[in-house]
Amino acid sequence: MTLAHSRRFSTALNPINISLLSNQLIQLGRINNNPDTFSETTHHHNKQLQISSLTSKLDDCTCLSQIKQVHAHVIRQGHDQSCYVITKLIRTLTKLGVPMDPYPRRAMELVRFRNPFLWTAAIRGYAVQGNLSEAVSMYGRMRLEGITPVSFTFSALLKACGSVGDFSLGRQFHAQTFRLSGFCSVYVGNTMIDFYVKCGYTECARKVFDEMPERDVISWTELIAAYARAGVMESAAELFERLPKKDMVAWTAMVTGFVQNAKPQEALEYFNRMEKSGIQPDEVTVAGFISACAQLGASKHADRAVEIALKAGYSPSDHVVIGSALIDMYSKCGNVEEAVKVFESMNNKNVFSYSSMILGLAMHGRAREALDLFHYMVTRTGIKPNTVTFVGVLTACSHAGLVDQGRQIFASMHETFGVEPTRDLYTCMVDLLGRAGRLQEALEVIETMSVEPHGGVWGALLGACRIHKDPDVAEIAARHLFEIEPDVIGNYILLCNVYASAGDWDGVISVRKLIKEKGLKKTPAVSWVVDDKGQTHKFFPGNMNHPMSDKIQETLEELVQRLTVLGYQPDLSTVPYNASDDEKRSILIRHTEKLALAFSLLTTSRGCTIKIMKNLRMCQDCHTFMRLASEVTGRVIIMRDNMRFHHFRSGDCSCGDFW
DNA sequence: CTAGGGTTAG
Repeated sequence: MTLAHSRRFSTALNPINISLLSNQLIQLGRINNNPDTFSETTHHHNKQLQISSLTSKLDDCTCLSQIKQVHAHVIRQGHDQSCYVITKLIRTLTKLGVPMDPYPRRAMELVRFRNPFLWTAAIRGYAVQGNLSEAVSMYGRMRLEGITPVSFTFSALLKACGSVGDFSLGRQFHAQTFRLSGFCSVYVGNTMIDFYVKCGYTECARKVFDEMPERDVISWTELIAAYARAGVMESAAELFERLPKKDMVAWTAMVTGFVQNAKPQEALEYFNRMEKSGIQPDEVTVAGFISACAQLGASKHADRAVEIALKAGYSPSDHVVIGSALIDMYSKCGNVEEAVKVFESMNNKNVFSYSSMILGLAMHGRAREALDLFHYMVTRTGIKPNTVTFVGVLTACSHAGLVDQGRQIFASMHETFGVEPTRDLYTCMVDLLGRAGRLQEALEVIETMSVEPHGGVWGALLGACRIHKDPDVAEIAARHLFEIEPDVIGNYILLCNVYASAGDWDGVISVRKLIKEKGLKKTPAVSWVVDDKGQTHKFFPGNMNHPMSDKIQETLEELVQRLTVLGYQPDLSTVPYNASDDEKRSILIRHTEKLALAFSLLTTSRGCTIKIMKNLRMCQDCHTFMRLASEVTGRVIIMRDNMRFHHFRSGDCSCGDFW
C-alpha cells in the first residue's frame, strides 16, 4: 500500500478503525522517515495517537476526579470536539454511576457535530439512571437534528422503558428498531428480551427469543431467569436443558431460581450437577447454595456450604454477600451463636448483613439484642434500614411482647427512615397486637391499612385468635382469608383449632365439611432429629411403627409423671376432636415432637443439646411440655417449628411463652 | 454495551 492510499483513506475513516491505520502509518514511517514529506500525516497520526491514549486513560478511571483530570487533558489537547472521545467520556461516567446532569450532559452539548453514537451514549446514560423522560427527549432532539439512530440507540431506549416498566412506549421502540436499522443483532435482541421481562411480559420476551435469527447464552439465561422469577420453574428447566452451552451464569440462574421458589433440594441438585460438569461457582452461585442450605435448615448441609465458600475463596469476612447469606443460614439451622460469630467477623457489613442478623436474633427470641443491634445500626453505621430490617425489628418486638415500642417504631418508620409500610409490615403489626391479645386493635389496623390486605395479614390475625381463643374475630379473619387463599389447608386447620378450643363442635364440623368439599388434604405432621452420624429420624403422629416405639412410649409416660409433679396438665382444649378426655390425652402424648423428644432423650447423653425440627406449628400443650421437660431433664431443647425457634432451658422458653 | 445476586410475614 502506498502512502497516497493511506492518506486518502484516512480522511474517510471512522474513529474505531483508527488504531489499525495508525499501525500502518507507523510501518510506513519506519521505511521512509523524511519528516518534510510526512508532516501532515504525522500531525494527523499524532492526533490519533493522543485520542487512543486518552480513551484508554478513560478506561482506567475508577472515580470522578480521575475522569475530570483526563477531561482536562482532552480539552488541553483540543479533543473536546471529538465525538469518539466524548462518547467514551460519557460511557465511563455512566459506568461509574455519575448522574447525567449536569456534567456528562454538558460535555456532550459542547460538541458541535454529534454523531449517533454520542447521542446514544447520552440516552443510555439517562436510561441507566432510570430517567425515561430525559432519554426520550434526547432521542427526540436527535431525530430533529436529522441524525439517524442506530440499533444501539433503541436498545438504550428500551433499557429506559424497561427500568420504569413503560410497556407501550417500549413496544413502539421495538417496532422502530426493525424499521430503521433493518436487522436485529443478538445484542439488541437481548435488550428486547430484557425489556419485556422487566415489564413482566414473559411471553413477549419468549416471542422475541423464538424469532431471533441467532441467540447466545445471554438470551437463554435472560429467559430462564424470567421464568424462574415468575415461578415457572418447569419452563426454566426445560429451556435450560435445551441450552447447548451452559455457562456458570446460566447454572447460577437455575440454582437461585430454585431458591427463589423455595425448592432447596433442586437447587442443591443443580449446584452438584454444575460442579460435576467442571464449572467453578462464583460468589453469586455460592450465595445461592448457602441460601438453599438455609431453607433446608439442616446443619449437615451448612458445613458443606462453608466448605464450598472457603474453597472458592469467598471468606465471609471479606465477602458481604457470602457473610450475609451465612448469617441467615446459621440462624435458620438453629445455630444463632455461629450466626453472631460470622456477623462479628465481617469487615464489611451492609443492610443485608444487619437485617439478617436482626431477623436471626428475633427468630430465636433474643429480642433485646435484636433491638440493640437495630439501634446501633441506625445511630452508628449510617446504613439505611429497609422494609426487611423493620420486619426483623417488629418481629423482635412481637415475640417479646413489646407492643408500645413496636408501635413507636412502626410510626417513625416512614418519617424517620422513609420506609413505606408494606403489607408485610402491617402483618408484623397485626401479629404484634394480636399476640398481645389486642385483637380488636389488630382488626382496626387491617381495616385502616393503606394497601389492600393480603393473606398474610388475615393469617396473622387468625393465628392470634387461636392463641387467644376468640372465635368471633377468627370468623372475620377466616372469611377474608378463605377468599384470598382458598386452597391453603393450614388456614382451615387454624379456624378448626379456634372452634375446638372454644368447645364449638358444630364449628369444627362445618370447617371439616368445607375442607372435604374443597378436596383439600391435611399436611401430615412430621418431626425429625438428626443424629451424630447425620442420619435423620422422622416421627409421625401417633406413629408406633418406630423400632423404638415401646421405649419411647415408656419414656413419655415416665416423663408425664415427673412433669405432673411440676403442675403439668395436658391442655385438652387444643385437641380438635370431640373425644373423651382419655382419648385426647392419648392423642396429645403422641404428638410428633414429643416422640422426637423421647427418642432424643434415649439416644443422646446428658448435657447434650436436643434439636428437634417440625414442619408445622407446635401446639400449646407441646410447648408447655417442652418447657417443663427442659427443667426436669436438665437438657437444653431447641425446637424449630415452621415459624421460629424455641430454646427451652431450665423450664423457660426463649419466646417467653409469647407466641 | 446485553444475562445470574444474599435478608420478608401468618
